[in-house]
Parts: sequence; C-alpha cells; structure tokens
Amino acid sequence: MDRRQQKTRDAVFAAFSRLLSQKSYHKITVQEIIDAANIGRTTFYAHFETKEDLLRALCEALFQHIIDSAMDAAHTHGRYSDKNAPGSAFLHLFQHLAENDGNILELLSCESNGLFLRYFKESLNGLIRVRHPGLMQVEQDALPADFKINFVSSTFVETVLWWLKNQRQQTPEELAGYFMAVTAPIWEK
Amino acid sequence: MDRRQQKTRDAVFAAFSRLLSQKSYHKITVQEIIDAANIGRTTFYAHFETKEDLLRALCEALFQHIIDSAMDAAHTHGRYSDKNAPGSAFLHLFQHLAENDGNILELLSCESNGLFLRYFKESLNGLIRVRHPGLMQVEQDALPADFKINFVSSTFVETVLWWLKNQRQQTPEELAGYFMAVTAPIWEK
DNA sequence: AATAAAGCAGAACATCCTGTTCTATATTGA
DNA sequence: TCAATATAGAACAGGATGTTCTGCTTTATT
Repeated sequence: MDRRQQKTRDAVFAAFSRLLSQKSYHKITVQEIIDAANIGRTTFYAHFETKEDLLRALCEALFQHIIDSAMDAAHTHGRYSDKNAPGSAFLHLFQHLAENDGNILELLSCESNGLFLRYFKESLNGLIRVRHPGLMQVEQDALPADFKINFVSSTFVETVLWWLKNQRQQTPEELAGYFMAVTAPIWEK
Repeated sequence: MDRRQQKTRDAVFAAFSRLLSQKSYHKITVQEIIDAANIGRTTFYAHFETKEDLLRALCEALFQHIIDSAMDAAHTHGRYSDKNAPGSAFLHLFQHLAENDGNILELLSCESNGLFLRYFKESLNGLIRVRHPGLMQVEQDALPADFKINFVSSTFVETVLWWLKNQRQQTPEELAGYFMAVTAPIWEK
C-alpha cells in the first residue's frame, strides 16, 4: 500500500479515536475528523465513503487484533498458563483489555457504543466457535448451541462494560473469576 | 392534559414507532415524523426538543408500561402462577413481550436499538431490585451485588434479542426455561 | 353562549452538514 | 526521469435542523 495512503489512514483512525473518547459518535462531524487528522476533505472521501464506513473499518481493525491475539495464545507458548482450560482465552482477553490496546476501552465506554458492541460480540462468537467446539455439539441440556454461544459472548461483553462503569477496580483475574462463575452452567458437564 | 396535546403526542409516538420498524433511527428525519404524524412542524418542536428527546420519551412510556405490569403481577392474583418463584416475573415479561404490547418488539429488533436496550436494562434493574432483594445482600459467593443484577438484566435482554433474531420460534415458557438455566448460579443457594 | 388562553398549521429563514466536482500540486514506485 | 496516483483546497448543490412569525382553531371556564 502506498505510504501516503497508510499515513492518511492512520491519521484518520487516530483522530477518530481521539474524538470518540471526547464526544458522542453522532455529534462528531466529518469536518472535525478532517481537521483533527489534518487532511483535505477530498482525501477523506477518497478513503471512506461515509462516517459510518470509517467506524466499521475501525471496529474491524481493533477487534480483529485482539481476537487474533487470543487465538494465537491458544497455540503458542506464553506467559499465560492453562492453555486448554475453558476460561483461558477469556482471561487472556481480559488481560489484553486491561492493557487498553489501541485505546479500545475508550471506544467501548463511549456513549454511542452500540455499533462497537455488535462487532465485538460477532468477533467473540467466532472465537468461541473455534476455542469451544464442544458447545456446538448436540446439546444434552436442551439449550440451543447458538443460544449458548450468544450467551457467553454477551456475558463477556457485559462484564467488560460493568468493569468500565466501575472505574476498572478489578484485576483481569478477578474479572475472569466473575465471568466463569456466572457462565458455569455452560462449561460444567 | 389538553386533549389536543395528548392527541398530538399519541400521533407522534405512533408515527415514530411505525417509522422505526421500517428504517434505521438515524435515517429517520424529523420531517418524516411530522408528515407521518400529520402535524405541523411547529407542533413537533412544541412537544419535543429534538428527535433524541422523542426517542427518550417513547422508551420511558413503553418500558414503564411493561415493567409496571410485571411489578403488579407479583402482588395481584392473575393467570400466571408461582408468584414468588425466582423466575415468575421473568416469565411474565416473556409472555408480555410475546404479545408484542405497543409494538415494542419492532423497536428492540431495529438496527439502532442501542438506546432502547439501555433503557430496557435500567428498567429491569429496578424490577430486579424490588423482586429479588436477596441479590442485594452481602454476597457469600464473592460476586458484587450490582454485577449480579447487571448480569441478570443483560441476560434477559440478550435472550429476548436472540429470540427475535431466530424468528420467535420459542414459547415464553421455553424462553424462561433457557433464561433460568443460564442464570442458575444466581438463584441457587 | 361568550371569551380568554392555549394549541396548532404553514411558511419563511438562517445555519449547518454532507458528498461531489474541479483544478492544481506533491509524492510515490518503477 | 516519468507516469500514475494521492492529496489539498475551494466551490457547489442538496437537504436537514431548529427558530420565528402570523393567523387560525380548539379547549376550558364562566
């Protein structure tokens, strides 16, 4: 990719993230993004069709990054132990989030986080299908497989949101403990 | 309240609900609401400061209605049994939703449902605090009370959303069964 | 029934945001 | 070097917002 394109794209992502941490998505104007990124109006529209298109691209980049990281952690050796325990991938994600990689927490806690959460949950669904194929098997407990997967993803996201709302007072390990406690019916048996 | 005000308010709510079931909130224009409600531009702005203000008012009216209904069901006799069982209020809510009172399902399943969900969860939190004061007690299981309440509310909402996404194939009783199965760690003991 | 108060309709308006188009300049990769 | 491409900047039309003004209709009260 042309260096100029990459540079512009990075500048827009950075400016957009910064603005999102300051004000609501819907109150951010394209011109503000353009000014913050210090680019020309034409340039913005050469990269993104609309503001929503930019949001989608940003979500894709951010969530792809942390989900991939959690996927890798299952296969490579590293600092996190118990690679095959049910909650290991989630603990890894909590740790990743606690480090606020890519300022993702600002985006998740901003007022208009609905679109983020949708992408986040979809990414998590993919991760769960890979890491916990057992959930997809014919269910002995009469719970549909996709209901269980959605439940796990949603509970994870809601746990993160609760943590953010409470000024991040818990460690990743504590969060993983809470998460595993309430999702226990899924893993047992 | 002046009959004219009430009539205008109802017309706006009805028109807005209808539009929300057809297109995204953000793509609905104030002029469209005005035309659909068949009122004057001035009249709209005499009732609501902005489109977002209208959304807030609509959420308040809808959720207040079904939550109040669930509250009452706990105290009065009715067609739903086991009034004091942990899941009775939730079963009542599922039944209420299955009847799609006030076309609330269209609003919950629309693309821009983030604001609805926020109000829905807050309303549910209030209901849970009243119906399940035990959750507020000092926790023996190391889970913070507000974490548990948020977990229950979120899981309820996510269950409803999953049901909507799957063409409402389950009965309220089945949904309540799924819901109680995954929230079991909260109620036991 | 008469009347004052309040709600409503409709038009006009300034303002802002959007997305496009044009021209000219600067940078890149081959 | 040079052709291709990315960018800057200005200008533009279209559309949405929220306000203001004027005149009309309905309501609640006496």
